[in-house]
Amino acid sequence: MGQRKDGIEKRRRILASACQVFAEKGYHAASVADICRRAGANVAAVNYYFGNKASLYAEAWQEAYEKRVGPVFAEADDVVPEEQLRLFIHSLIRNFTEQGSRGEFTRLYLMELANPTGLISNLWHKLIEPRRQVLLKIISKIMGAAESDEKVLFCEISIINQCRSLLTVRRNDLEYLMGQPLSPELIHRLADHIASFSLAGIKAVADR
Amino acid sequence: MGQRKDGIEKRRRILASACQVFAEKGYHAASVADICRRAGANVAAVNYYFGNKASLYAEAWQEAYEKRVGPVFAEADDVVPEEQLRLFIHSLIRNFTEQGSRGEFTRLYLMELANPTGLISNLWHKLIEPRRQVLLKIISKIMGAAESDEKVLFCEISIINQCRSLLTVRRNDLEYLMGQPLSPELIHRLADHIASFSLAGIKAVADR
DNA sequence: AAATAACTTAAATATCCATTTAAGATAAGA
DNA sequence: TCTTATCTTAAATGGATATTTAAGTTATTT
Repeated sequence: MGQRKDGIEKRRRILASACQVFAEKGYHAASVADICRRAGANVAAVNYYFGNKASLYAEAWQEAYEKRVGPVFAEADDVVPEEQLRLFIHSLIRNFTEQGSRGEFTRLYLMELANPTGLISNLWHKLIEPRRQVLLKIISKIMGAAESDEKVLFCEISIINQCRSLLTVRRNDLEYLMGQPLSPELIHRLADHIASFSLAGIKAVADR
Repeated sequence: MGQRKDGIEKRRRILASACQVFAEKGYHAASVADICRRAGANVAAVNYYFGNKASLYAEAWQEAYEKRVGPVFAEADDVVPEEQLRLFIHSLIRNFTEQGSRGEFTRLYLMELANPTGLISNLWHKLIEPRRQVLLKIISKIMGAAESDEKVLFCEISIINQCRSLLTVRRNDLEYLMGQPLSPELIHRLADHIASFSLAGIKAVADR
């Protein structure tokens, strides 16, 4: 009758392991067996606790979102929009490369962006959409245009896709292209570049 | 002893079909059975002619590259670098959306960029690397910097990743985000945006 | 025309994974 | 302590897909 504690613990471990693996490989490349191996659990446990892989994925998203420390993307209303954009981009990229729960969520987020599964459309709306608005608002302030303006949306696409480059960076042997290892310093310089590049881009597009 | 013509033909059809399917779905999502169905061939034919799926993929790449009409990316030495960049971006995006062999290769190219299989690393070096140099040269001319400069490489990443957004655009329900169907006009405007955005970005980064 | 290499095919096999089953172990409440 | 719901596990099942087999068929050469 009573709820056993060891089960709770195992469920927690599977969920944590799922966050890791999904964030590393994306939904399709991740296997339930792999997730369970890392959690020290049997594959049937996934069925028992979560029903199936798709539900596990959705719950992992929820979990990663709730477990993350602090805001996903920096928001700062007390500085000029230009600086807000720079902070936003830096925080997104820093989070991505970070170990632990915040990095996990950011990678999960970019993975879904790169290869949408469609399995979390409800969560997407709840968790991501509000955050999109932050970026859209910053862009529209810099441009002096309405948030719904096509120009603003195009700029959002430009920025997000530049940041997304970090996802394939490893496999895509950017390291080889760059001729140097993907150090934290390099990533920081890349974030800096994206911020400058994009700021100028937004202003140029605004003037047309 | 003698070489029969009907086999050559069937091989050709399988290859053509493979180009189509791989360009549409990417390596993993494409199935050998699907490719053969479209070619009116039996699955064993793939084994007979190409050995396996991976080799078929590599040969399809080679084929798509050779079959494409005209240059992959526009090159024009008789205009200022700024205009060259605009032409380059427009041709990349136009090719992508085009029917036929050129569109096929461009999609294959962006697919591999988005989800690298690592199966064509040798071809990649042979086919793509020279084309990369075109873009790098244009950027370095606009910036007035050496082609090997980190700034130039960063700008290349920014541009290529913006163009890559077209790949996920459909699944990523950009249509929903944009509130309108993904018409040729919209795509053209997006190409225009990327060109303007990037040109300003390059110049800003050059000045730092 | 006979021989044989070149091609074609249907069916078998193998592999990988998610999912399910069914039986066994354990903690909590009576 | 005994019962029972709660977990846990190994093994079975099933579906999808790549790969191989082996037995055809056909074109080309001699």
